[in-house]
Amino acid sequence: MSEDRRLAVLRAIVQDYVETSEPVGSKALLERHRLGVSAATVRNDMAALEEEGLIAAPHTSAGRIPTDAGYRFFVDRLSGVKPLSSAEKRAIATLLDGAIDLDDVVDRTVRLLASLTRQVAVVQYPSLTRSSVRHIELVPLGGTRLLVVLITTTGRVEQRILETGLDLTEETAERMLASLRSDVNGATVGKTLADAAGGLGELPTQVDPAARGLLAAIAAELTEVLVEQREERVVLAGTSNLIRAGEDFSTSIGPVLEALEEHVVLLKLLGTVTEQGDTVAVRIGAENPFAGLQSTSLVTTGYGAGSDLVAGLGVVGPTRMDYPTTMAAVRAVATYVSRILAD
Amino acid sequence: MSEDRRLAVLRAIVQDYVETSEPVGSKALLERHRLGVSAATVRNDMAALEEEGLIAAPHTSAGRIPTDAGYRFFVDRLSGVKPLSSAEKRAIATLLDGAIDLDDVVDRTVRLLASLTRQVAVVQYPSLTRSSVRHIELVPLGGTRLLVVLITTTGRVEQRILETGLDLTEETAERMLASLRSDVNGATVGKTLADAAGGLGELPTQVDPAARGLLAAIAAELTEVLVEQREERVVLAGTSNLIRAGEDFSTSIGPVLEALEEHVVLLKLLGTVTEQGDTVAVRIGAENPFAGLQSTSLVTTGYGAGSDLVAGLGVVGPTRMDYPTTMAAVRAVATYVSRILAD
DNA sequence: ACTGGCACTCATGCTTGGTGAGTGCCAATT
DNA sequence: AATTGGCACTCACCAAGCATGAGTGCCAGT
Repeated sequence: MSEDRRLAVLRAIVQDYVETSEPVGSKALLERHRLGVSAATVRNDMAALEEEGLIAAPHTSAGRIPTDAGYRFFVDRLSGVKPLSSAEKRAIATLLDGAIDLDDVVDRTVRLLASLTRQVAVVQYPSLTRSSVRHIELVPLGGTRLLVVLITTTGRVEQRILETGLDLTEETAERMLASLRSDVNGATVGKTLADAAGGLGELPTQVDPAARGLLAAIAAELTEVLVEQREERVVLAGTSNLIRAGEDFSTSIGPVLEALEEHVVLLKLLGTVTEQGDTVAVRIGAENPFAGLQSTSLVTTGYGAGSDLVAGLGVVGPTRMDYPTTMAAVRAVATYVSRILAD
Repeated sequence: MSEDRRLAVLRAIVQDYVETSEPVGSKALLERHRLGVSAATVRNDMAALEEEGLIAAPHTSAGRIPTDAGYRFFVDRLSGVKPLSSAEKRAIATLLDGAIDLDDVVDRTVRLLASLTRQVAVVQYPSLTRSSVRHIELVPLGGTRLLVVLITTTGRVEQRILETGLDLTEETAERMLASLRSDVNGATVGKTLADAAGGLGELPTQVDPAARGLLAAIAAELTEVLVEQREERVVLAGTSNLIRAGEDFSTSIGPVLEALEEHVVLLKLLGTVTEQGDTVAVRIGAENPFAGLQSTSLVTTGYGAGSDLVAGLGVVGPTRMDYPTTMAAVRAVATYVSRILAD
């Protein structure tokens, strides 16, 4: 029994099932692929593949469909890289080139990815953790409140309103703010956010004692923003594509939609991927740790300006998915948007 | 034939149909409502109501269901205000009180509204148009680029990066920026955004000629932000509630999901409502101008700090909806979130 | 190791007939 | 004139029965 042919059969099953969304039988396989053997032989191969847990039959005397393990094998060993058409490449380039600011880039990216893959696209805003401080601005708001604005190298702006308890309209307060402004910037600009938080922790002992209380409060507030990175956001598009693929989910699509609303979950999924280089990661079905997404597959990768990967992006769809095409699209979009972000 | 009883029948039909989601017949009606008449009489009334276009039968010999016009009549004339339970009120208050900044307020609000109504909630970020300028900050970004930060009275921060073409690290540039900073703020702070844009238009003639070109560029950029209000954002929650109500939509829920992704459309729908005071507006089925939403109903209202209404919020669900409860929830949430925003 | 043949399984789709909720209409009653 | 009981009729819904055919597993032959 030829090992090679058995894998060819697996590949053929995956391809046909993805295309037709119907269990594929031995005869149908022969019509669409030149395997050079008879139906009976294919049946033997199928029985072996089923034994190995790579395919399964929904019921007696129906065709076979790939299992999660089957898709995994296909993705790892059987699928080549499918290049994008040049029309698609051009569409990506022109669409993203028209973006006018960071929000727009993210918005266009997520819509592009959704329409390209015809699935649900997820794009994480460039994350704070790997970016660094470009500037920190302190703006008195009229009363006793102070607006702290943090600007990162990725162009992201975070703001925070701080109750100081001091009357900031007084002249002494203005002078104090001016010196604070330069001190804080001196201690943070250019550092990664984590380092900057550390740098702020050492500042209080070096400055005018009169401003110490205020500075401590600002430092605490900044540290919170820097370390907590609570502000991470994700954007979705193409949710309606779930409907089209509705019957592919073993369960209803309700739980899937619910899971997609839990942005924290999505962030976690996108977060792990940014740590492992620029490869495209695929999570298939039950490989996924989150209950609502166990009948879906995720195709994700990292993106960002320069060599630093600062965020993740990807799509989620049914396990019955055209992995080569989807992976190519995800990779291409990530590459282009990274280029755009690098200015 | 008693006009009053006929309307009582309509009310009963709406209530029963909303509860059971099944066409209601004359006999079933009698079992659940004390109308004091016989089934035959109810049938006559039903025939009359059908004649008037307020109810319809999905097919011969099934019960009746309300038409859009029937719901409209019910909302306008037959439904009392249903007060929230005190437990619900407390839940609203405690949840929203815990919010730490504007993003968090919006996020909590939309989730709250979704879980309260068990429908899709839509919350618009406080809009720029009706708020006014609190502060404008100019921050050089190291090279020739300048970051313009706009802070509004509603606590919103808008940023914009500007290519000046000048080397901003030079000392003369720094002085120029300082004077620009005070000029721009002097011309805009406290004004509504529209007025501020106008004020900026007049500035260029009053300042140091050397800075004129730069100021013009800044003014143009600001004007664009102020007037275009392109940045308006909406946030959704509870999309999975659409599934539960899936069969209520004449069409599939696909088009509905698509429409919900068109944030521009949602903004338009929320926008018109902010102009007509703090009443709760209801759009029923085909009353809605947008194709994808013609089998849904929208319940919306305005909210915002103080007497100015600065944004809209609401829910979208099937026309078969518990209007009194939903309207009460929308109104209550709007009231509370407005109170929170007023600080 | 592969192939052809064959009996068997079982989901799917169609038809059929029965059931019951619900209607419309009419003549009788108040 | 409004209301009511009665009655024939309609039609969606369900369950059962039946045919179909795709697909399988297995075995004996090459």
